[in-house]
Amino acid sequence: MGIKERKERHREDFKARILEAAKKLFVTHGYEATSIRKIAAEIEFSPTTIYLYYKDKTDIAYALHQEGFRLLRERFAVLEFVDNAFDRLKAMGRAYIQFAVDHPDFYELMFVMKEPMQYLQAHHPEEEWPEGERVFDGLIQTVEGCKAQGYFAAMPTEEAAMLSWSVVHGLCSLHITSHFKHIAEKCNHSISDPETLMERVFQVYVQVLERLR
Amino acid sequence: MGIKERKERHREDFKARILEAAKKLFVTHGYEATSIRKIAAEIEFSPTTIYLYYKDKTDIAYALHQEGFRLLRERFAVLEFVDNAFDRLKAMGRAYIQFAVDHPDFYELMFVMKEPMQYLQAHHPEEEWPEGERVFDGLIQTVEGCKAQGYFAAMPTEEAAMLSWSVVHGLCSLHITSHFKHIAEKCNHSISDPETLMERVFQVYVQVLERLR
DNA sequence: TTTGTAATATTAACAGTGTTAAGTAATTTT
DNA sequence: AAAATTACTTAACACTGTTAATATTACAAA
Repeated sequence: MGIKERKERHREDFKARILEAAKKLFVTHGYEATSIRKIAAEIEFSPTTIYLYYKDKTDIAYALHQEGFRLLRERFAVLEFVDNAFDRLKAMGRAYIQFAVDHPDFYELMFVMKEPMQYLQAHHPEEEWPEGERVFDGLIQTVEGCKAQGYFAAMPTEEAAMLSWSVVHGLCSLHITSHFKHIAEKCNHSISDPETLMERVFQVYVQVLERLR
Repeated sequence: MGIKERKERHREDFKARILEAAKKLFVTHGYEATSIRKIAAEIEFSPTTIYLYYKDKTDIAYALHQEGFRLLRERFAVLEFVDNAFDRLKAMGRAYIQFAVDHPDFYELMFVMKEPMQYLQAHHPEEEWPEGERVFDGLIQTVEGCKAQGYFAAMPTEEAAMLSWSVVHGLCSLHITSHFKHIAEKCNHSISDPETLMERVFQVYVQVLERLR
């Protein structure tokens, strides 16, 4: 019964082709502008064919969300070699911010938009967002390492990890929505662009943590 | 020539009526579900009539964004009477978080969605987001007060303010997108709901700042 | 009071969206 | 060869924001 397997493989190939087309449109024009019809046109199939492989548009959104997490984990991979936990925490923060700057559309899909998480909740209620947990576990371990070095003393690990996540996500989110741009222009040192401003704010966070030890 | 004034007043009344209908639909069904046609049906006018008073949908989005800032400033008003700057900073943070929890749709429109800021940039390029600046100025002053008390020592005021904003915005944003919910469930203390988790993370931030003095 | 004009509101339409039901063609199984 | 399954498409539904052309109304001047 190798036929069934071959068909299954073909099906997976087709899903990948659709996702590739979706990704191409998505990274160039954003999520909203990536319509089912345009994806279909890209792979030269009828729009309804998409629905034979993906349940609905949020299904595609979640697949792209997963793709985004693959990209993020790729960036985080090198951090394993940073032995000093606090250095690793700083590097993680900067890698996270840089990812958001380099791939704003992916970042939005992963951390700002509701669709992927809604899909997750609607169609896989038992699973608990594996992509997010994998990355968050890395952060937890790093924070634990920091605690061993004397940082975050007498503070709950998970809350400290979430604080660090909130800091960088807050920065990235406000940057992408161009809120920072509008605030930065008003500030005295209006020389600096939003990106270096983000870096400076992150530095302040690092400074704060350093004084904790 | 009081006629022109009366007409102008009527025009403003009508704009307010449209906005009221939009707000009603918006708070009950969210922004995406608030279509021009539904707003028109609500005030029993033709859909195209809306366009005589508002340029496009993002114009309405920005008007609601302003409405949201009025609500937020209302909540922040009482903070003026908190004399101790650090107490005020803590109260500001909690008021901000509570606002996001109580009015998630408004919060999204004000700090997550791109439409209002895009409208601002497209139609009023000279102005610099007055709503945001007013609130942010209050934060700046509070941070300056904290510095006088010894907090944020040797740290740039604006960056410290932005850090505090990023912390609470990160928390609110991750909460609204239900990212926290999915992470919280996995954590050991899965007893607590996302809201008390936010409070605990904010407490950690407060703790961190307290140790700085 | 009638008429002309300007303001205001409406209908119809365009170009698009996600999604589903029904139908067709090809392939595989009986 | 006939029947059944699979893969795909066409047509359609019910929406969306938005615009052009048209109708209605209100109001000032004759």
